[in-house]
Amino acid sequence: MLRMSKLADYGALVMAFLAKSDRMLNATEISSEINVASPTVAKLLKLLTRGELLVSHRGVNGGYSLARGADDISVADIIDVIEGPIALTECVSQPGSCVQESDCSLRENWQVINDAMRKALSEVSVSDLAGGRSHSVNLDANGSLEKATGGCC
Amino acid sequence: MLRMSKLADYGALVMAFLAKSDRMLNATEISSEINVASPTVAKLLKLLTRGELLVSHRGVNGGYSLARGADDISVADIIDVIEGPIALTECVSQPGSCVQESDCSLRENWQVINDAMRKALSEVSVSDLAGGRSHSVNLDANGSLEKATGGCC
DNA sequence: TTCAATTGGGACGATTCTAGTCCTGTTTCA
DNA sequence: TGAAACAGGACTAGAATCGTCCCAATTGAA
Repeated sequence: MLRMSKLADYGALVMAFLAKSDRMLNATEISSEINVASPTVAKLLKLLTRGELLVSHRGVNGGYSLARGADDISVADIIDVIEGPIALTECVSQPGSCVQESDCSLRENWQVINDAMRKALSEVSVSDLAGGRSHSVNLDANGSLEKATGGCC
Repeated sequence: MLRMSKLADYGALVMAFLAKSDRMLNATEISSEINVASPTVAKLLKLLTRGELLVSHRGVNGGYSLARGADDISVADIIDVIEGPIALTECVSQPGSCVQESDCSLRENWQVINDAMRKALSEVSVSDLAGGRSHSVNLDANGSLEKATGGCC
């Protein structure tokens, strides 16, 4: 179905929520706020921390906060960390795994499509998801991704 | 991993091969040419025919051929037929399925990302995959997908 | 008219992936 | 010192995918 995993979906939700709240939050708080089961959120937070998108603080009053500005974290970053590198086809991520071997005329084009997708995902930041920059992301007439000031939300 | 299914991958291979050969081919021939097991290819051909990307001819000397010009069939068409509509998140394809309900600030942005991905996939035709137009697909400096004459392959 | 070749459609099983849970260890601070 | 919170990994249940097989319907050639 060409769909992200739910984990990545929830991951975006977690990141957006942290961007909005702008203070350190622990796993329990985040879980109850975004309506996702607490062990699942805990798992996500660990992944996002290991991927250096979040920083964690142990101990009493510990929790998680964004590792850098919400503008500097893209949806592509989140997917990379949770699902691994974006790779539409196997041959893009694992050269040599395909029986078509050397003379596959498709592979180069898959790579291009892959790059275009990655670019689309890189254009949208956590800040956009959180709606924190008082604009929404729009697709202009040419199909390229642009930021439109004065959008909705 | 944000990956297409293998079936969709093989589907593109089948379509590209049919575009190259430019005559009617049966399932057995296609299977042996693209190195994919015959029952799998047969299944794919049925799907692609039902999706109106191929036309079939039964009986002796029957087979499959493209339903329309290779330029008029995009990678997005193939994915649509084999995997169903492209939907990065559940809320894009099934409104109302998400517990976040009404006030999800993310949904609108997912839709935009989804459209951008779909556009990237729509820009590449079966003809491009087959390399039949003596150019390859390139990504220009602005990230939009363009056809570059005089490319490789 | 008959028969072989070919597609059409659906059912089925094995494998793999995903989502979610739980347990134990480590760190921090009151 | 003890409670709160994160870190890491093992584990299970469920779902999706991949690939195969079977039989019916259709077509064209002998």
